[in-house]
Amino acid sequence: MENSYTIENYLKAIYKLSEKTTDTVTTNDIAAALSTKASSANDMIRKLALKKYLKHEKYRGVQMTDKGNKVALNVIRRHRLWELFLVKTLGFKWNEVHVIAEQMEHVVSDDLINRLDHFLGYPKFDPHGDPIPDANGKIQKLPLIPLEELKKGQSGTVTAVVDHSDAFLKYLEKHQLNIGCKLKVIDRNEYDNSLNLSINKNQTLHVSSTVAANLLIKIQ
Amino acid sequence: MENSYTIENYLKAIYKLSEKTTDTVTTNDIAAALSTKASSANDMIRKLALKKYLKHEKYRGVQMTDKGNKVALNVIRRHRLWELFLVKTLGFKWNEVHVIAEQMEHVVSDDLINRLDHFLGYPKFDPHGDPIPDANGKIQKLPLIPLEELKKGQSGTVTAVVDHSDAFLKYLEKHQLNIGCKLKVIDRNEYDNSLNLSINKNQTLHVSSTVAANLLIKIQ
DNA sequence: AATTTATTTTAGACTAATCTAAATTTAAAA
DNA sequence: TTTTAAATTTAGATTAGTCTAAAATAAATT
Repeated sequence: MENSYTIENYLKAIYKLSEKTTDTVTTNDIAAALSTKASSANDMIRKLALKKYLKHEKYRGVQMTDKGNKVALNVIRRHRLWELFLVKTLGFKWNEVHVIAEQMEHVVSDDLINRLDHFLGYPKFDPHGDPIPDANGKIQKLPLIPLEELKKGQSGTVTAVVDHSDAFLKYLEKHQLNIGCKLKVIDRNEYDNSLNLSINKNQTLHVSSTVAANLLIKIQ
Repeated sequence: MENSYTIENYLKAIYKLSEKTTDTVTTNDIAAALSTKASSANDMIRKLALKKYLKHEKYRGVQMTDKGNKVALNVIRRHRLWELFLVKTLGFKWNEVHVIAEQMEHVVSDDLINRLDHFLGYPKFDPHGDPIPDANGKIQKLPLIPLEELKKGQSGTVTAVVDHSDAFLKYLEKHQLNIGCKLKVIDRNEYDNSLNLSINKNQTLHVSSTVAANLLIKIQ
């Protein structure tokens, strides 16, 4: 019933790759996601398929099974709860927590995680705005739109980020662009796809298309 | 600079065995402490000696070096801080936390542990009364005496336990014998070495020599 | 002091996860 | 449609940690 640290990492990564595509996930994608070689990924794919976490058709890629999704969602639940704990309780900045949570997500105890969940007030989202699966593996998927797709005049709330890197998160801090901010697109520059925004109705900001692609917005 | 999970466990175990004896720690003791075979322990001893965590004289046992102690104390620090967190913050009973803390102690981040330490108020002792090493590896060693060695009429404070087992900790809860209790030895039964105690001056309790051997007392 | 017993060490094998290099299969281009 | 390129799989080796069984050493007993 126990999975190795490595198996948990593979299933989490494959789950996330599956989220991004409708068709099967490839060996190369998996290898890239885990910074390993295709042959290593292939070995693990065979093992995971044997354990019924994946369906694997040779040369055709893989698909998660329900059993696999369950494990992956549990790892993601642990990761995101710990991330929130690190930010909310220990005062880390949201760009500092990923590496630590990567380790903590492998501490196995349902009792622990459910108590942590309770302690944090049964949160629905982590500090990056990503949804936290509940104890049954249910995950709340909001219909979020990248800021770059908003039309002139449209407004919404910053709800999550795509890029979790230090650099991006520092940029957001610097410009006071936090999760929860209300935005409105004042103008679109069609030449470079940059945007003029109003933030919380009291300031304006000009952002590049790169930034706009990495902010996910909830439309009211 | 990073040690494997296994190396950390060996160093922690060997440190604890060293605490209990003045002479060298034997291969068999180490194997027993880690529920493994002497040959496995021997392999690891060679590796740890190579890394200068231990001094090893063939057939003569091992001794921790300063370098080894430093690693061990850091693991112990992490373990005990997490144990306290689990009890104080998440509401676990002190007999439920060991297995979880065994996993959490291997999460490596000085920043994390120092923030946790701060969050918990720089505690000096874990829920079992064991001292928590500070960030520099300094550990406060109180002169504690097993209850069984107290003479008739002597009194003191329950400060720590030797046995960390569920069974013992449940016994203590049942009889309201907590860390911090004031005790006085009313009488000693020389036949079976059991003791009659007064607890907090408001109740009495008869305890066996087994119980008395597992309670550590600070004398005023 | 010689022999038995217990402990420690070595030798050789196994598993999980990884790698390189070669072979196979699929997809793309000519 | 044949050839080339890319992706995937297999084969064989490596490393960390573990094991069993046998050999070497130390300690205990006669």
